Amino acid sequence: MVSGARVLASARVVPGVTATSGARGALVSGRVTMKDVAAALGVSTATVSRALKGDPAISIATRRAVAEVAQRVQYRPSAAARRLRTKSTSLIGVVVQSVGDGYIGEVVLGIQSRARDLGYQPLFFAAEGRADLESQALDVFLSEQVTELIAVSPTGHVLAQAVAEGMRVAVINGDEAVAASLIARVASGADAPSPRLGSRRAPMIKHIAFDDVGAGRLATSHLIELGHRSFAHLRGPQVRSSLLRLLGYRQALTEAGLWPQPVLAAAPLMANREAAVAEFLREATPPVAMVAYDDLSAVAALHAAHRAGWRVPADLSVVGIDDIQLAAYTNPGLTTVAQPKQRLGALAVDAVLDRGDDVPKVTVLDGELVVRESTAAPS
Amino acid sequence: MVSGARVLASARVVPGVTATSGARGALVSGRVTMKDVAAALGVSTATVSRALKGDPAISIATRRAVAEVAQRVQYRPSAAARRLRTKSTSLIGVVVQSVGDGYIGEVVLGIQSRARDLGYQPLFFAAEGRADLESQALDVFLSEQVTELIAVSPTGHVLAQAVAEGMRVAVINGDEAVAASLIARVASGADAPSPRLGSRRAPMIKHIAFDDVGAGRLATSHLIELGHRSFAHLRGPQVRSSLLRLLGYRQALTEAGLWPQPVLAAAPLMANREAAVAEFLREATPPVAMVAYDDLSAVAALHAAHRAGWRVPADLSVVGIDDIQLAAYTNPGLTTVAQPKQRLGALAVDAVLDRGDDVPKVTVLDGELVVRESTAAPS
DNA sequence: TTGTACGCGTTATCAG
DNA sequence: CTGATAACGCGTACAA
Repeated sequence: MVSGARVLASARVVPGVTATSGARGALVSGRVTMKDVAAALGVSTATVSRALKGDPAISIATRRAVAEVAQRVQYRPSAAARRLRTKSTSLIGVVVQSVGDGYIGEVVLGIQSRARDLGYQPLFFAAEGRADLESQALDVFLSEQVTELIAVSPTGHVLAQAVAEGMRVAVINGDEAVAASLIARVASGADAPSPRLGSRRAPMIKHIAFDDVGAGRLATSHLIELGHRSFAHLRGPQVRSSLLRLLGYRQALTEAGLWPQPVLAAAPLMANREAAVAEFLREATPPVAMVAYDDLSAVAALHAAHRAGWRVPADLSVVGIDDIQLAAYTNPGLTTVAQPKQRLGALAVDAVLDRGDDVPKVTVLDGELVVRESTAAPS
Repeated sequence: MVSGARVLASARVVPGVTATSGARGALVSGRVTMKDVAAALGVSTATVSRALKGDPAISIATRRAVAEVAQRVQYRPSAAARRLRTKSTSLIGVVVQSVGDGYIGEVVLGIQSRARDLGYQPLFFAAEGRADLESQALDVFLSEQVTELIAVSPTGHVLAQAVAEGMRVAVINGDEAVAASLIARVASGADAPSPRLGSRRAPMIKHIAFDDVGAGRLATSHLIELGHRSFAHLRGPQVRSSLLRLLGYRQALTEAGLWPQPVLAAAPLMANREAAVAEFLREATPPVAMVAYDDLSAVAALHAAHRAGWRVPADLSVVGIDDIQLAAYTNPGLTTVAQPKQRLGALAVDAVLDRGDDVPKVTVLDGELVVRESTAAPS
């Protein structure tokens, strides 16, 4: 059936065009304002203002009347005027590197929906990791009187600038303070970097972070429990999360008495990761259990295995971390540790809005193992 | 003498700022306003206002002095005040279904970056396809005095509401008017639906759309040129784009004298698509060339082929449409027709901002063939 | 229970 | 070339 359902435009009444009973013709050339509502009822704007926000000092009767008229004439309060008057915004500034990334998109969704529930409107800005754009974002936010800021994996100095401007800020998967805290939380490796919390001058910053160490452990443990004895880790770039996930890998193996095991280093480019895995496979003997830095790396491993004639999961088990959309569509489906992406966003909103202690606080969220087809017990 | 006085004055520090804090421009309580800048220079706020926007009626000397002080005291104009006064916003409302989707993320990126270049700030709202949220989005936009609206694949009646409110709107990959236009553009199939343009009452709507028919043709032509003679099309859900892509498939084959060829229908769920392909392969003989509705469908085909023991591209060539991120990571890499996602967004911004004819206009963007490893000449 | 009056920070108009 | 001044739409002391 080609023609499908065609929805006809439902008859709708355009406000202002139709004559309203007893009310002066409004919005001839402008918008409907409080004055119009007030005039229509023969009351003052003050009364309308109070009634609209449910002030108990206003009689229930007028409150209802006001509400009804406001509704009928499609009154929309001017955000600008209110903002100018009250000096408070219901806007939350959000800086991300790019929204094009599927991962950030999920986080952004979490932010949006939680913010909406709390009556706030997020103002997104994709800074593409460029310092100048980050500054520009801050300018925009400041002009808009935004006082709450959420930064997703910020790169530059936005944070410092933001707190200098007196903003309340929440950081998602942010900086070294978090890393330090995470490492401290694990609290085991004697060779772990000294956990000096960077709380020196970050008075109103809250951190929401994914437990990278835990994810590394979880991925590795899964493999260990499957019965594997021969491992490999495909490292990511020299960033926080990569380091921490490696740490988790090592810890799990150490606790199982299986350490040391190989760690494959590779440049960030996809081709390099694949090459690194290919090279490793050339001298390895199946079965091998591999923990990749992230899902993309895991996919590279999958490809390398395929080219090298290794079967997954028969010869090679692979675990990723993140659970990006792609993970569900690889062949075979990728076992991975999922990040609670939407929750990260939602919690950041809560953190940045929550008035209370302005002491830096770190919230760490656990990953969840998602078992698909890329892992199995060794033959 | 006047300028001398100004220079002297400009050497002074802004009173309000000095009083509260030291040399640092930290604004603890109360922001820096035009009045502060004016006071610091001993001029009126009107002058500052004019100077700041480069009014040639203001002497160059003053303009420079104002700019310098404004810069030094970190003056940021109040968007709210300006908006209240001028009644014009530099905001563009953007409704999408979800940002979590990688595809939309790219489009959004295009919007953001083009808007930024033009001095506009996009206000995103993810309506998740829910009618109530779409209305809410409109409420927010209206409260913010947003007059420009970009809707990405809108579902509900946002469009009608928006134009009823007098907004200028641009639609990306939108509705049936576009579909009709696209079909008209192709202008060949006698059995194509009658191209009645829905321009009945959409006075200020511009459309930006991907050429779905062309994409279908392009994908199919690629396979034809490779020398294939046995084809199959994996259909998508009953939506505009699916119909159009199918149309393109058919046209290309018809022109090559190869029509008819099989069309595989499947429910939207991934598992069903895979099943549909599996069933088809059971009775087909290699080599077969397949055009999938989109990249996700193509991946399903890849999986089905793998399970059925068909080799890609030796036994089965597969082409997708969209070029989502995933396409580059499948095994083998997916040949596909790429949508110019960022350009779609950028053009929508141009369309919605461009004052000129308010006649509905449709811009159609071509896809581009991206050849990877999933297609090859028949053995 | 409701009205009056003022000001938030800007820009536009009218003088000078 | 620049300065007063009014007004944008709203919230809120202060009155009534």
